[in-house]
Parts: sequence; C-alpha cells; structure tokens
Amino acid sequence: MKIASFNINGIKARIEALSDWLAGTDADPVVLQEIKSVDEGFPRGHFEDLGWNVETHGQKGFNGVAILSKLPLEDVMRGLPGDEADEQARYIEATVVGERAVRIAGLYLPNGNPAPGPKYDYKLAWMERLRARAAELLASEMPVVMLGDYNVIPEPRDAARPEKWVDDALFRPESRGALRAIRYQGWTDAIRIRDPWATRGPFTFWDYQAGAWSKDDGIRIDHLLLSPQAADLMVETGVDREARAGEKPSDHVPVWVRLAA
DNA sequence: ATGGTAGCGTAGCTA
Repeated sequence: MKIASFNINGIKARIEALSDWLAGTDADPVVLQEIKSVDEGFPRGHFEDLGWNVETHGQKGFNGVAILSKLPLEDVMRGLPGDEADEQARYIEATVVGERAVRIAGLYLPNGNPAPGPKYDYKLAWMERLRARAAELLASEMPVVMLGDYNVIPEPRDAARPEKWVDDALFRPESRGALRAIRYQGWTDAIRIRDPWATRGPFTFWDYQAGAWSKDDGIRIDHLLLSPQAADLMVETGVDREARAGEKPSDHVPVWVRLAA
C-alpha cells in the first residue's frame, strides 16, 4: 500500500495537474489538502470514473481536505476532535483496507502567520488537539499514518535559507516544539529517516513568489508520521519533486510512503 | 527593505 499526501492548492485550478500525477503513480490512498471547495463543488464524478472512492471535508473558499482511495475506506471521521466550535475543515481520518487495515489521518495544519497573534494562538491550540488525538491513535496499536501539510519546518536543515524563517509561524520554537512533542510520543518521520544525516532538505514546498523554485529556495513542511506498527511495515518513502516543474503546478509536491500492508 | 505570485471569487483574505 502506497500512501501519499498532496497539498493541491485548489481542486478547480489543479484538476489537470492532479490527474496527471495520479496517472503516473501507484499511490493509493491519497490525501489532499487545500481543496478550497465545499463538498458539493468537488469534482467527485471525475475521480469516481477513474475508480477512486472519494471522501471530502470541505468549506467555502479556503482549507478543505479529502481522501482518494481505490482500496475500500471504512469509519471515515471528519474534523479534529477537541473543539466543537472549530469550523475550519482541516482534518479527515479513515481506515484503508488492503492486505491489512491501516488508519490514515489527513491533515492541513494551520499556517499561523502572523506570529504572534490570534492565528498563531489557533495554530498552537490546534497542535495541542492533534497531540491528544495522536496519543489516542497510538493507543489503538493499529498501523497509523498521520500525513499532510503540517506547516512546520522541523529543523534548520529543512529550509534552504533558515535565517529568513526565524520569526515565521512555520519555524518559531513553539511550533517546532509542538511537532517534536508529537513525534516523541513514538512517531517516525518517514521522509527524514530515508536520509537521516542529510544536511539540506528534501524540500516539499517552494513559494510561487520571487523565483523560489528556480533558486531551490524550498522548505520541508509536508510530513508523514508513522506509528510503530506502521513503521515496522515501511519499505520505501519519497518526495515527488518533479511535480513542481510541471504545467500550472501546486506550490507543494506529493510525499509518500509504501507499506507492506 | 521591498515586492515578488497564486487561488477563490469577483474585494480582500489567505498563504
């Protein structure tokens, strides 16, 4: 089972680039972030015709997450627990039934800028809720993969120019500390352990502005965290960097892990 | 130091 995450930055604008990428990969399931669409606006039929099961959790204009899966999905859960008043669509969970059942959590963590401020407070509160949910998922003792756009640069080597991010919500100590606290519950950072001593990258996001892609001025903010039961099944992981060079690309590229499941 | 781009939705917010 090859599990992938892709922040597509708008399903309407990205239907072609997404479909092209899907046609060239054996990823299944795929979690999407920033669909920027209500559930009724998502081109569900386009993907169903290609054999995908489609589960969305959208909202008008911003945010929104989804799961595409050719394998059967069970027990779909929408929204991150812990705040009934939170109306932002940033979290979806489901069980994917392959050779084994794997619980996947697709997430779009708040950006949090400008920091400090109310948006940063919301980010940190959201991360505390994610920490609580992550602990519950670990307690299930299932293979679990929590993946998506975390909007956190874990370490200086995860940015081409770390000095320009020091005051940014993606790199401030509280954001990094909150991600570290989750990781040290017992999660494995799949992309990082592929090349644990790397001094630079791999990057998953390049801003549209200021020629960031052509200068390789990227950051690593899309992550796959694996429970111990999932990490034991891991056989391969990667970043589909070439997706950033295509026609009308997203500012993120897909990240993925293959499990013997 | 500033401005640089993109998406949604059709102004201004979000990133």
